[in-house]
Amino acid sequence: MARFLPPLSAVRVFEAAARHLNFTRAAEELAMTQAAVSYQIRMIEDRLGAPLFIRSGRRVSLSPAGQRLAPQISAAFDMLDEAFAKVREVENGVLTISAAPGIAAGWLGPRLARFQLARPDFAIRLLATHELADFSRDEVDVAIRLGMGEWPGVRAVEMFPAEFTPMCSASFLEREGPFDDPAQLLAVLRLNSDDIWWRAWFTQLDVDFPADARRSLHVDSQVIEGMAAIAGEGVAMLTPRFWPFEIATGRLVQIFPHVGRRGSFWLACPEHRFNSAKVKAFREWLMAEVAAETA
Amino acid sequence: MARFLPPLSAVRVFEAAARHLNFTRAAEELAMTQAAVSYQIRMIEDRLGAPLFIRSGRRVSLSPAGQRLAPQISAAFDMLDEAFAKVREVENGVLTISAAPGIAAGWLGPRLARFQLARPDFAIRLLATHELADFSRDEVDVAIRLGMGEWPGVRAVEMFPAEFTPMCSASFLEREGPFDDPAQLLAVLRLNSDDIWWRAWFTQLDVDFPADARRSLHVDSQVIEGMAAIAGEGVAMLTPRFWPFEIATGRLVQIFPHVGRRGSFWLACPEHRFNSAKVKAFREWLMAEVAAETA
DNA sequence: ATCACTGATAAGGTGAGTTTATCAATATGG
DNA sequence: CCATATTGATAAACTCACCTTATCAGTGAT
Repeated sequence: MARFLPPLSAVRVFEAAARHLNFTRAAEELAMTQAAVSYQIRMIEDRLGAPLFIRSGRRVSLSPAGQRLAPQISAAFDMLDEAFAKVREVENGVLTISAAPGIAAGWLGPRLARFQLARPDFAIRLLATHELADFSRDEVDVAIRLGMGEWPGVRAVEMFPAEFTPMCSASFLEREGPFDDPAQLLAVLRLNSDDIWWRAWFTQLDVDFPADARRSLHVDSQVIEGMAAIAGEGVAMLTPRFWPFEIATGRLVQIFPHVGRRGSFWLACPEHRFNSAKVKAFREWLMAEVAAETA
Repeated sequence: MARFLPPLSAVRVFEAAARHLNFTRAAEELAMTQAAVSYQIRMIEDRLGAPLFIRSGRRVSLSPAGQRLAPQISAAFDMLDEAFAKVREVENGVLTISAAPGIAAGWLGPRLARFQLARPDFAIRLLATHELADFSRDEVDVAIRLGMGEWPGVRAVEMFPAEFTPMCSASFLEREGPFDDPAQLLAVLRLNSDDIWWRAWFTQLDVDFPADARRSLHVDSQVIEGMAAIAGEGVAMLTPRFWPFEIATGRLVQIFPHVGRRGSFWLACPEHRFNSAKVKAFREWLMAEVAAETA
């Protein structure tokens, strides 16, 4: 499959010169001097062993060989152009965000529309997946991740601490409560009972948390968990920040004042893409949102 | 129509690397080092702001962007390849010869089949036109021209002198002859009577050639002229070398021993194409034919 | 555990491709 | 018809993009 092509720089020059039928204007388009165009055309003509242009006085026209060559060359360059334009469009015009369903549904989603309004030049693709996005394999520009902010090859900006506290529906509280002592929760139906947040929360309150804690409904996202809690299915360990509407309307009730903290939510992106236009735009908007919420 | 493309050398390297999915082998194909491939790939990735390959261990695969790019890039390069291959084929595989109809029909045509047998790799296109071929405008590789061998930008090799002598059919000679004195021909029907060869022939024999010589059949090629002479229409000024069969069989008779000479036939080609493979091959074969005929 | 093979990286050299300057030829306009 | 502007060709000199060499590090196979 080895190709036998003249120097591509010369081909590019020929293509432009054939379009303009004027070396000087071709030189302008290519941002070089007329002498360079002349040199490159001569180069490719020598290589092919045939003139591509007919010089008659101060006018150039295409030789038969040039006439046959030019349209195909131009078409090929159009293809290249189109291919790169498409990639650039996807790379720079589509912002792909990866986030866990919890923050995606409870926090990011409601705000994203505003970003879209502010920056209509970006198309937004939000991937709400449980797995951590693989920046190199998936086409993900930024991800919201939970952790300590240290991932190899990744640059992360802290958004807010990861907070969590047990919540349930008002009806559940009425039926099973009241709860005065955190340890009481060990006896009721806890959703996702083996979640690390449960262990952290109890530990932070010095409550002994048995390894064989009572099994319960086990779901893979805070969204489902919250929905179940709202339905009165049990107590869920939720991030209040993600359920503002449900808390305000009383559909979710915080049972104890203690809010657990463990790590933070980070806006993460590949090191090398930290300052790309779309990532920067999104980051700046996002951090402004965070600041506005905190204020 | 200004195009926005990454450096084409980098694009070429990417195309090869994407085909091989192996930088080292791509480097081999492109006759450069693996380091250079690595450099160019990095170049184009930086330019696009997105990785095109996923490096996992010692294996590379295409990123989503690379996957979208590679087929189109390859297709574009195929087009370029094809375009140049076609031109090269025409330039190097088709030998276009321009010659006046006289020598084309009487001398070159009968021999050309032998050249074709000797060099089946060339396709031959013979243009029998009266006008001198324009090397730069027409796609003519070589021309057989009559003259002194001096044309600007043209390199010419002498084939044989241009010889001419009055000829007619045996029946015409019987009917109108016999002719003892060249001046007698002034009175009979001469074909192409104002041809420069008639004037030259008479002048060389010290016969006064009146400017208002008798008009006669006027055709634009020695072939038609000869056919008319064979048909007994009159006396034609022909090149014996071009009518060997007709002379051998008596269909054409040379009337006087004097053979006029004026200039030569030359094998001419554009200066810069003198040593191109096909021109060289044709020239060498042609001159061998000339030598064989003369011997 | 070792070897072979991959791609990345740093340092340094060089020639292809550029610019600048100038010329010759030819349209253009008064 | 001459003056001027514009075109492409050419020569000489420069320079930086690209290459090579050398080395490292990670990975897979034996």
